[in-house]
This record gives sequence, structure tokens and C-alpha cells, in this order.
Amino acid sequence: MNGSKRATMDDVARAAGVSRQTVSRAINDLGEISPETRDRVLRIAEEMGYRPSSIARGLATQRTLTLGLVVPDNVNPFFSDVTRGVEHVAYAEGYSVFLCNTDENQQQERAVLQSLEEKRVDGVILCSPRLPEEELRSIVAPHLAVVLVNRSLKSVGTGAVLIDDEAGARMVVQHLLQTGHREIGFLAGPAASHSGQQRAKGYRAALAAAELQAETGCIHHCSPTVDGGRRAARELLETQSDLSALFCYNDLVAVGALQACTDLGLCVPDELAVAGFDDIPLAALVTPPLTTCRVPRHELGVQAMRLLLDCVNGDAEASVEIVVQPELVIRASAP
Amino acid sequence: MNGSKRATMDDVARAAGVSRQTVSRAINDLGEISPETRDRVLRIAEEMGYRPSSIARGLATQRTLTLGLVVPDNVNPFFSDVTRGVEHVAYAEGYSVFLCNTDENQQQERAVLQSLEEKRVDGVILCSPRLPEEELRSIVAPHLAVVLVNRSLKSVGTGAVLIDDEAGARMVVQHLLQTGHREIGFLAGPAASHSGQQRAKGYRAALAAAELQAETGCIHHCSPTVDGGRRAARELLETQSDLSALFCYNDLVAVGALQACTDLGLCVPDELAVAGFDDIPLAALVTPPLTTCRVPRHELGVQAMRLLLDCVNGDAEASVEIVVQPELVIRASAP
DNA sequence: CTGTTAGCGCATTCAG
DNA sequence: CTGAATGCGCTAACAG
Repeated sequence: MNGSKRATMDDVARAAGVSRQTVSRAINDLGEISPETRDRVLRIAEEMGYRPSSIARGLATQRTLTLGLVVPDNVNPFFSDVTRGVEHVAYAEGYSVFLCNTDENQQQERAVLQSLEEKRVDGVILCSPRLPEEELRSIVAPHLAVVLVNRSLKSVGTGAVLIDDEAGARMVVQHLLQTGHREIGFLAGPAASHSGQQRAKGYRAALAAAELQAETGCIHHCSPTVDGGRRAARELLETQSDLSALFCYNDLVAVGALQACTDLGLCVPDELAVAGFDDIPLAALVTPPLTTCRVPRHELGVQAMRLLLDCVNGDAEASVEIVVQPELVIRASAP
Repeated sequence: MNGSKRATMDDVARAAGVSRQTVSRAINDLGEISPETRDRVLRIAEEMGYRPSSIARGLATQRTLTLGLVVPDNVNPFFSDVTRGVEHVAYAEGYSVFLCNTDENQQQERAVLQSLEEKRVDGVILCSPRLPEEELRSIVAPHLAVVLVNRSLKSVGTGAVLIDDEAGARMVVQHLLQTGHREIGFLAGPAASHSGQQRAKGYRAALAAAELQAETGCIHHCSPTVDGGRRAARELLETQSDLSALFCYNDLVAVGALQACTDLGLCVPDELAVAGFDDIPLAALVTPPLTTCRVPRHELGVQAMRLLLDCVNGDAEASVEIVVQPELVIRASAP
């Protein structure tokens, strides 16, 4: 390194024999400058290794071109895909993103939200927030722009991007019905999960449309993991031996169910059909590959970011809700 | 939502009837202040919903308490785990992290690095950089603190955290040898991959120690994906029908190899043993579960972040190299 | 213990 | 087309 400090705009101005303002015009390509001086200034800036300070600029303009992305856990393939979607359009628009994991922890969620506020991000994308509605509202208020993913909160005038969980669940269960199944169990995920509740609705609706009723014994809550699914499936199958199909909260649970079948010596799909939700990469790779409902996760992120940009630029109703449709994917676990 | 702008330190000072500096002392708990005024100021600040501006603070202090984390692709479970490790210690130390994906694209890598420089991050963690050494060196220079993950660059005095790929590969191949295999193929991943080269070294070393020689025909490069593994395994197995075991560049490739075996009607592990590398979550969930070499990915991130903090604080030799050891995991694909 | 004076590096008026 | 003055919100020396 050149030993000295980083070059500032003043340094460049001095070296080029112009005013600071002229350098600014050159850097930001603001037009009101002659091509010759612009090129000369840019060349000198380049030579000096000048890098404009985003933070000084942010202080002056009150816009930071940064935003916060809050997710429960970016290791979860669901959220890492959403993250990529967000990032893709963010970068294309010149934004950088602070990634914040909450570990499904309310305390941490509060903390990152406060930190983002202090960082003066231009906007926040909040995925599957766990905070209660009232608190969320007050915490969201100080931000200029907030978009919720996987949770609606219309009353605050926040934008939201949602999956049509109910429709997705209906599609899956309809498919099971059409292939002859009548006794269909449901591993419902966490009781508190919004999408779990929506998927339960779809499950019931599909059964009702076939003039069947969801027996309460056929619904079992579980943690949304492979182990949770394995345990819950085992319990359910032991008490309800007449089930011929199992619809699962998500693919991880479904993989757990597959394991439970192996444990119990049940053959999938012959003795029990299994279906999941999300279509994570794993779904296609287990044996047998999972029938599931594909959620366009990347798209979810893209839409959320677009909506956020609209909010930041004031182009949009702040409170639009975008609903994205999932898609049935039929594989060997429930052909 | 009180209609007006956000409260500044001046506003709080005025409301509390003290100087700005006193507010600063209260907020930052700098001691030189009476407990009463401190508490009063804090209470008033709280009431006004005051949030200190990190960006103004950053401009004044020349430290931003932010850092950049550059990864090829955070959807890859390898990097999302590293990301979490980095984040965990970053948050504990009050740092926020800009997540930057490069899509394995050199152009993008340059772009994010420049952006991070403009953001005046306090440091950068660079995972598996794809840029040539010389360019990397010049691009790394303007940053106060850089830590490399998965790539060494001692000559610049950059810290680095590395996996002992060679030792890991040796362990896997030794295990295959010990279980009676003599004809062991290697699906080597991309030829340009540093870890691929190291793993090849370990593969050869293990064979040499058993007084065997790696026949060139037994090594096959492939893209580091399920499909890449499937294709490469098929080709290799068709030309080298005497192989009894296959060591794969990573778990994805190994899963592809498993698929190839299904395609070819080979039974794993009876007719062919298969081993992977990394121990991603998928490895335990495929059929049969994969024997593999566990890389402590989260730990990798933790170490990298710790090292970065040491650099930032000037506590450490800038150019330490930390090597983390992988661990053999034996499962059914190569018992 | 508290207040005053200077910047940090840039953008945004407004004059020339 | 270019330059000078002012302020963004905060910390960092110094004084009182």
C-alpha cells in the first residue's frame, strides 16, 4: 500500500486542479461538465485509487443503497433460495444487502431489526417473522419500506409476498384422491405456523370437495424437520393403520415419513403414498423421489425485492399483496 | 410515524437540556457522566424513539462495524453453513455482514469487492475466490483486513482458513483399502479446483502407501454436481468394469454416482462402494447413506471470523493460516 | 462531570 | 460549465 490514507474527493480535486464539486460531477456522471475535464478527472481518480465513500454519501443524501434481509435461517434451502432471488435484483439495482438470521428467535429478530434501523437501510425484507403482530407493527413503522414474505400484515400498509399455501395443499390432496386414496393423513408441521394453517385448510377443502371429512385423528403436528416427520409419522401410522397416503407439511417432514416407512417395513408408494411441500432439491434425490408442491422460492425473493424497490421509490401502493402460485410435482412417492 | 423526521442527537440534547456530547456519552456509556443525567438522557432518547445513526458514526470514527462475506453461492449448503458460522461470531461482536454472491463469476467478484471497498467495511472474508492470484493481491491490498477461506495466499500476508483436503481424502481411501478394495476410482471434480487437486494428492498418497498405483484411467474429472457425478460415473464404470469402489470429489458427485449405479443395475455397496466428501445434510438421507468425510463448515466460518477480528484489532499476525481437520464418517455406501 | 470546537467525505444549494 | 458555502449526524480532542 501507499502508506498514506485513502484518497478523498478533495485529494482528487487538488490533484486535478479543479474543485471538489467538479470531481463529484465527474464521478456521478451528472452531465454539467465538459467531456474533457470529466475524462481527465476520472483518469486521475483512477490513478489515485480513489473510491467514493458510500457512507459519506449516505450521510449527505440520506439514502444508503443498502437494505436488510431478515430470515429465520439461511441454511434452510427455502430461505437461501429466497435470498438469492432478493440479491439478484438488488445487485442489478445497485443495492447491497445485510443478511440477518434470527434463528427463529424473537429476541434476535428484535435485535437485528433495531440494528438495521441504526444502519439506515433504505428498506427491509422480512421473511417469516415470528414476532407478534402488534410488536411487528411498531417495529416496522420507523422504516420507510418493509416487505413481508410469508406473512401478511395488511393493517400496517406493508407490502407482502405470499405463497398460496391453501391452493397448493388442495392440489396435492386432490391428486392423492384422484389416484384412489381415501384415508389421507396430514403431518401438519408446527401448530403456530401460518403456512401450516393454510395448508391444513387446503387439505380439508380437498377432502370436503370429495365429500370426505378430515378425521381429527389423521392430523398430527410436528416440528418441520426430518426427525420431526419421522417421529410423527411413526406415531400416526401406529395408531391409524388404515391410512393409505400421507400429506406432509414440507419435504423434510416427508423425508422423515419415508424413513418411518422404512422403519416400519412399509413400502412406498405401494403400501403408503407420501407427498411433501416446497420441492427442495432433496425432494428429487431421495428414494423414492417425492411427489410435492413446488414453491417458486427464487421468484418469491425476486418479487419481494421488486416490491420493496417500488416502495422505496414511492411508485407503489405500500400495501400490495402479491400471491405466487405453487405447482404440483408428481414423482414416485405418490405417482 | 410521528410525521416528522427521525430524531437526531441534537434533538435529544435539546429535549434533555444538555449538550450533544453529553448525549453521546450517555448513549455510548462512556463513563464520564453522572448516573442521573445518563439515565435521564437515555430515558428521553428512548421516549423520542432516537436511534443513533451508524453511518454518521462510521464517518466520524472511520470504522463501520460491518464486513463483507463473499461466497460463490450461498445456496450451496457448504457456503450457507460457513455463512452461519461467520454470522454467529460477527453478531456476538457487534458486526453486521454484507452477504455477496459471486455466482462463480470473476466479473461479479470484482464488482462486489469494489462495492465493499466503497462501503468502507472493516474487513472481508473471501470464500473460494476465483480470481487469479495477482489480481486478488491488488484487490485485497486496499482493505485493512482480509481472510481467505479455502484458498491460501500467504505472499500477501492475508490470513487464511483451510481444510486439510489431502488428509481427508487419504482417510477415505485408506478406509476403502482397509475394507478390501483394491481397484478404486476417483471422480475428481473440476480440474481447476484447488481442493480437487489436494484431494487427488491424498488419493494417490493412500494408494502409494498400500503399494498400489493410481492408474490414470481411474481418474475422471467432472462438474461438482449430481448430474456431473452421474455422467462421469457412468462413463468411468463402463470403461473400467473392474472397479470395486469409487471415491468422489464431493457428496453431490457421490449422489450422482449412486444414481449411475441404479442406472447400470449395480448394487451399492455390494457391487460397488461409493464415498463422498463434505458430509452435507443430503449425504445421510440418500439410499444408501453415504460414507464421506465431514468438513466442519460452521467451524470454518467461526475461525475465519475470529481471525478477521484479530486482524481488525491488530492482535494477530496478519498472515496466519489455520488448517481445520476433516473427519471420516462411515455409512452404508461404503461400510 | 459537562460544554465547545472541529472535522469525517460527500451532495446540494446557489453564484459566477 | 465551474466554484464556494452549508450541512448530513456523530465522535474526538480539548476546555471549562
